[in-house]
Amino acid sequence: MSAPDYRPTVFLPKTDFPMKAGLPEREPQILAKWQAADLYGQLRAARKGREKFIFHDGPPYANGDMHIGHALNHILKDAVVRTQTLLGKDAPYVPGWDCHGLPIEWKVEEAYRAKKQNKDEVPAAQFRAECRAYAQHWVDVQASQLQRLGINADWQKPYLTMDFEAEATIVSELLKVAESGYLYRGAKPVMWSPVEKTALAEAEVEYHDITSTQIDVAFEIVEAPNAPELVGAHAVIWTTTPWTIPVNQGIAYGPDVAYAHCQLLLADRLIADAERDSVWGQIDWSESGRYLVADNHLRAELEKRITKLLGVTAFLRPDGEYNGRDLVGAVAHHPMHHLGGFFATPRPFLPGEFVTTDQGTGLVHMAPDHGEDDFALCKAHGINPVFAVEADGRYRADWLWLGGEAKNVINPNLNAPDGPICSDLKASGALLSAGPFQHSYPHSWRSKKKVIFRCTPQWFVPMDRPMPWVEPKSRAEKGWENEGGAIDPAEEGLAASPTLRERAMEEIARVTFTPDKGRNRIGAMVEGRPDWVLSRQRAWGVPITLFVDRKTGDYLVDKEINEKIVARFREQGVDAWTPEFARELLGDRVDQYEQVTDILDVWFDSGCTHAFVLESGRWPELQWPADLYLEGSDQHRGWFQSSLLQSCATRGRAPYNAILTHGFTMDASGRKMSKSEGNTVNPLDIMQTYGADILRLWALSVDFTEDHRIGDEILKGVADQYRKLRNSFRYLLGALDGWSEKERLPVGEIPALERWVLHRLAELSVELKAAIEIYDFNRYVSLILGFVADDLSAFAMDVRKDSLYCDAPTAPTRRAWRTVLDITFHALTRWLAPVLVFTTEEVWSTRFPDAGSVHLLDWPEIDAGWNDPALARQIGLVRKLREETYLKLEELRRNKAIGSFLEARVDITTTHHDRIAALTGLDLAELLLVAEVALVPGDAEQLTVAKADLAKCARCWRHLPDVDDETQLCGRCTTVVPKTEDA
RNA sequence: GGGCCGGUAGCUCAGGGGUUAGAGCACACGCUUGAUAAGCGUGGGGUCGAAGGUUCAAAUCCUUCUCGGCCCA
Repeated sequence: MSAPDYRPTVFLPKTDFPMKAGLPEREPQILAKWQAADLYGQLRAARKGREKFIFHDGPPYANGDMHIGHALNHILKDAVVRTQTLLGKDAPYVPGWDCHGLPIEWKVEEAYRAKKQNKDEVPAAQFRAECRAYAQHWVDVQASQLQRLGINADWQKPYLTMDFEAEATIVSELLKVAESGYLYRGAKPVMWSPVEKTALAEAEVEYHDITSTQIDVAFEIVEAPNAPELVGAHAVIWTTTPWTIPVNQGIAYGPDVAYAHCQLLLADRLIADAERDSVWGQIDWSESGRYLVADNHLRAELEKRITKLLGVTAFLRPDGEYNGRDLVGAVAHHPMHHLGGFFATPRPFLPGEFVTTDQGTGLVHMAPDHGEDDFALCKAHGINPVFAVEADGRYRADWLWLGGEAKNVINPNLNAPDGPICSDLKASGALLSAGPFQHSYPHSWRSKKKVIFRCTPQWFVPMDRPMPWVEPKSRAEKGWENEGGAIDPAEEGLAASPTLRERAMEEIARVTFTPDKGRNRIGAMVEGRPDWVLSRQRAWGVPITLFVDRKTGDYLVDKEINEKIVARFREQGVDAWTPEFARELLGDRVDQYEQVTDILDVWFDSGCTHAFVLESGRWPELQWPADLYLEGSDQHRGWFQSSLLQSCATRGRAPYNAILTHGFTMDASGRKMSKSEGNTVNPLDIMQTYGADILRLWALSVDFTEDHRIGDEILKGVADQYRKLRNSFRYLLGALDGWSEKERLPVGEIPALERWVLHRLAELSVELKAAIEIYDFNRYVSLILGFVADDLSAFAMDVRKDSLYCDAPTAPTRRAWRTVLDITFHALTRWLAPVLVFTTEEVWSTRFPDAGSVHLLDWPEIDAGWNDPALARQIGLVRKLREETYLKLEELRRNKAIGSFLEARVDITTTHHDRIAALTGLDLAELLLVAEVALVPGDAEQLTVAKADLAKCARCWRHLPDVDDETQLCGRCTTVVPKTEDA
């Protein structure tokens, strides 16, 4: 007899919420709704007066489309702000952009080149206007792309470093530093084009293979405290820039390099290598001086070069081994020593870690004017640049050697073996070799001519000068008070004014770093970094608004004038800095001062955003300092540091209390993305094919504190996770169809399984808050995912399908489950709102079309009292029993004895009588989704399964003893069906 | 070349001296056909980057190497 069709009497989930997400189409609609309703504004109003969480957005560079790094970075920022907001705090998000600087300048110039225009013929103000327009264009593009990502921020009023107000603030911050006397004008070797007479950035330089003249030059050793026998010998240096010899000021050695003292022997003729040993005795060798050179293959190469120059075979006969340390305190003479003056001063030997022995002689000539290593090493030993080479690449007219020489130092003839330098060196007996040498050398991209390193005046912030205007910290503040020994008042006094480096290091110790290794990284950098070079010789940026006294070299400190400068910048921006303005400010004194025309390092711009954005009052919802800065780990050298240094120099502390960093996104195989490799992943494409919520779920699922990957397989996996969440929401919506508050049951009246779900929610609530606390979004997401997949979908929802589908709508059992589903719904929509910003809104508005945005809601109300460890243990036992049972049932199923587990009977005998007691009162058949379970005490562990000998209810499909033969309904369903038909 | 950091299943991640290394997803097989382009179950899958060392015991601590990353040179 065929069963009646009871399907219409079953209460199946009902919802319009589609299984298929269609995010690429749906998301923009939701976004439009938010924009129309001013969700960000609503949120500010809703959270007004609450505890604040001040996040300060680091400015991306306004150049180009959003890439995967931007996407990750902003999703994380958005997640931080949204989770803090969810916790009830007032967490504003003011986005910003970095707008000045060379890359933009470069792009605008590129456009000029395309039109065959010369940048130098365009008025500076016009050029800057074009840079400004270019930056604004990309600000607008990126703003719309970031909004599409679902970033909830103050898009109506972002901050731009090129806002006149911002430019005024940057100037004001610079002048603050200047007024405390904490700027100095020093020098530093920069790439310099003698043709264009300008400094160049790395991006403006290209490398070409050229042939230079390589020379070996002998410097006579005149003092050697650790090895007196070296006096009279000659240190040999090798260089490919002969023109730097007239500016030599020392010799670097490697502290751990082995050197050989050699007697130079010259044969009476040229001997082929092959026959050298056989004819050795027949050669008439003459001694020709003693030389010091690295004791390895470099010695043989030097022999060859000398041989080549002299035309007779040279042999360097080793006669004593030395270590770099033997050269401590040694001094040599410059080959042009006899010229007197600059050339008469002794050339010291200096220990250089950079000295290598793979090329040259193991001894390096030092011209601090023309090399970075040279400059740093000499500076450390008190040797300063001499500025012998002028901007046009010629030696100063008053230079003792080659002064007034008409040729440019990049002129091959000047450097040639028969040129003036080599000739003079030869005449003084110092030239050991001179020949061609091929290598790659930097050239100006514009003129294609060689560039040189040349010291030019630059503005610096000193790292190690005391800052008297910054309060020293007491021992107590430093946390030293309990670290042994009594406090020595004298020591307190000595510690008076901290240096910028010291204060920055103290702040690094104080600030919270997530992950903590960030502290290590920025600490190592700040500890070892040189003074901060503030100046750039460019056009698109904030000028260094200083006047330098032409006589004393001091810069003018005049508060009144400075205030006028800042006020003018507020009106006109960077274009205010003109000679006319200088005259207006200085009046008759204008000729007494040089108006500085350098611009500021853009890192100083961004280092001031804390002042402009947090402190200025332009965004009254913000305040100084920030609770959090969040950027990629590359910003340890960038924004984190420039902000730290700027703020320590002006305010004596960091502008942030915590730093959160993320790693970089690699391709699917863990390699860095690059356009040339063609392995880039475009977030705009992902949003187009998967949707922003998928991209967000990806960003919040990976371990962002490390480098992490993205690729098709990974995104497919993320999309699968998304589908699980979406379907669970769909099921919740369907299960709660027609829910009314009258249905709600008090928590005290609901069954164990329902109370267990509440217990899990209570547990989760605590765990999720802990994850938010440490910004562990990966944990946050996987906790929710685990709950949804394992606890709800695979267990509770599966078990309660029967009640939901088949109980009478008025039945307390069904009402209890729906009560818990309602609570779960509210918890999950809120918890996932910071992650799946679009989907949760869609879910929320499906159930509550008129309730406003899900993103305005607070953390779900979850009673900590729901936490019930005893219940958790009890349900834990059930689930363990379930697992053991299903192992056996699967065998039964494989044998085709049963299909559905609902057909099965389970008999358990156990010696653990306490377990039986613990499970008393639970309907195990219901929880195991089988027909019947018998659990009895015994003297052995046994679990047997079999097909149950019970009839199947045609409505609820359970196998039960009370199924009516005629209607094929169980007792419960019998009571439900007529009621349904009545209704 | 230097500073800092990482490498656990096909994928995303737990575990940070102590049973037989786990979870979710993917995959295979099966059940269900009342979440159905869904749901449930079972299963296979790992030299914990490699090699040494410390220890009664190492994915975990140490050293070296290797691959990869960020920042410098």
